[in-house]
Amino acid sequence: MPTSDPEAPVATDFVREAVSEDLASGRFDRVHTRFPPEPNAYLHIGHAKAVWIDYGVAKDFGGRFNLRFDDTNPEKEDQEFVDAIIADMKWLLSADPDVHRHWDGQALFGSDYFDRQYELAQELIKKGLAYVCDLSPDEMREARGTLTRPGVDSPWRNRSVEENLDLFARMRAGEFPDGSKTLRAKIDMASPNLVLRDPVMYRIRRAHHHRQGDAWCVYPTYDWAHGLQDSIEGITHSLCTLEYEIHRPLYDWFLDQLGVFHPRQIEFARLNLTHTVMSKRKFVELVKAGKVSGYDDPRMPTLAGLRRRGYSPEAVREFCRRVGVTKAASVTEMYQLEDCAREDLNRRALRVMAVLDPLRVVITNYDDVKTEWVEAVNNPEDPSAGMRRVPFGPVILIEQDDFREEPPPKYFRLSPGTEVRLRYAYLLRCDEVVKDGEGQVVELRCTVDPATLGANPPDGRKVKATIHWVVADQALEAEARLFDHLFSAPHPEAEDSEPDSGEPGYLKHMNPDSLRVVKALVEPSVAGAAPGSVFQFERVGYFCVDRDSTAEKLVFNRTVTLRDTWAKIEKKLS
RNA sequence: UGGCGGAUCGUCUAAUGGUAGGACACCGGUUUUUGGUGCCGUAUGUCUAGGUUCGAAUCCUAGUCCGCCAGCCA
Repeated sequence: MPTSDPEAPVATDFVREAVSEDLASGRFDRVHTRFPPEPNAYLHIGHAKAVWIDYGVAKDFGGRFNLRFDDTNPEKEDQEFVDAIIADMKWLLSADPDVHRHWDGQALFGSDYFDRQYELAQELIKKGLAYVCDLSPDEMREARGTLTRPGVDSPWRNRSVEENLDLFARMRAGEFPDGSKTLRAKIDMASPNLVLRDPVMYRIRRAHHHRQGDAWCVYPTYDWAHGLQDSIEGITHSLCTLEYEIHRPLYDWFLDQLGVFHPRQIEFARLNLTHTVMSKRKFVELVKAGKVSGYDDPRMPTLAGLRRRGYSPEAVREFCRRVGVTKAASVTEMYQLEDCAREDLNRRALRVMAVLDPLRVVITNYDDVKTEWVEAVNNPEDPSAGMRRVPFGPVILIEQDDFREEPPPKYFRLSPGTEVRLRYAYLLRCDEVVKDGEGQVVELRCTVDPATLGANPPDGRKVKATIHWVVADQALEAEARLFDHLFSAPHPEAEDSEPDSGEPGYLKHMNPDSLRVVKALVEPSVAGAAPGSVFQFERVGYFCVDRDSTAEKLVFNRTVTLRDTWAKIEKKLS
């Protein structure tokens, strides 16, 4: 069995089963897949699923993989997207160390086959299987019929081969205005499958193409172009999402009539995620309305957004593995994705201490000129990450939430008269609470037990909580961007259009707290961390350094919080 | 009311006529100088109704519900 890694169990899903059968039956003697994005938008997590199916099948069967841009509509496409998609693809597939065995890292372009395609269109005309049609868009829609009513033949359907050849050549030569004529396949206007009711193959559009420039004024439609692109590249398995299922008869028809190499199209269900939206159109609306800062806003489900949020390509790959491959329409819970981030970051993130909501603690029995350094573990999951030293001193900052003047039941942290462990340092007892004029707690006066530095107390007493801290005079001031779900409703798209106002209905479900910007006080060891570096702020969450960081001020994005058992307990109590 | 496709724990999925299993979420326990991680455990599911069979999630029949299709978008 030609698997790239014989040790790995071959994943079983209906696509891979079909591919196995094709190899066993001799229908194909190799496997070659492709991912065919249109360069008109940024890639999102749904595309990542498709890429990992397309690429993953090629990899599992020891085959090849192409990235091919489906660039047949110059009015929507742009070089900006080509560049962004290539960058995203390289990032995504870098999760496979063997990627070079299956993908050469290059991009192909459907538009490079325009000449060959034009010739094949002429072949179809010569066979009497395509004709030039003068119907306007409105007339064509009317003649197409409906779901329950058959269409009627175009009055131009029976032009002679010679006339069609001549007209088609003149269409290409630019003799007719935009939209005035089309080349259509002659199939069946009464077909119950609307896709087969004489579909348009070419339309006239004088638009500047991002690669072809102004060389063409006729552009092929998806159905006519896609199968041919696959065929020309020797693709064996053309994997796509379910909405193309009804196009498969047309995909097959073109290839059969032409008698060219015939790939097999197989369709799978696209990815949907709760608490977000997943369409180009909605991305554009969110960006244009200023609801997010751009396509790489860390709250967006784009690959650029996920990357900036702190997701590694490995975490995205694991997510795609977990959601599987089926034909059932589904909506995956966002928690699935978040768990993949936690699992990945737990393994790789360096631990540091940072306080997001500080409360000043003065240690009254600690020599106020003394700074000592305590030893801290960089990553308990990875001993090779080593140790570091963290400064400790007489005035520290702890998290407001780690102190309660009146502790609720089961609260193990600091309160008047109780004792907690300061991570990597001493046991700390709260002796006195200092308040301002409004009664707000502004400072704690505490004492440490000198016998407990990195050791349990000699008398054997236990504390139930360990809290994090930073030294007041050496902490780095940073910005922390705390992200949450973009939408508070799990299924914002369920309520799409708002009849009364012009605003799309799903916007009503946006989470007003999807971004909170706070000041963070971080231990000095993170000074100079490069953008993209990932950390766990102990007991708080996973953070990565944003590209907005400067030498003067670090900016952190919260990728995901840590699981918070106490928050659950407290929620139940209230 | 045309055609195509789909339906298994709350969610995503496995089981291809032979013990309905896993992951996430949830709940409980345990370990822990992160209320993190790890480990253990509880609970929850075959759309419905018939049929075939020693035995059905799986095969058959009828129904129900869901998704997609009427761009010169992809």
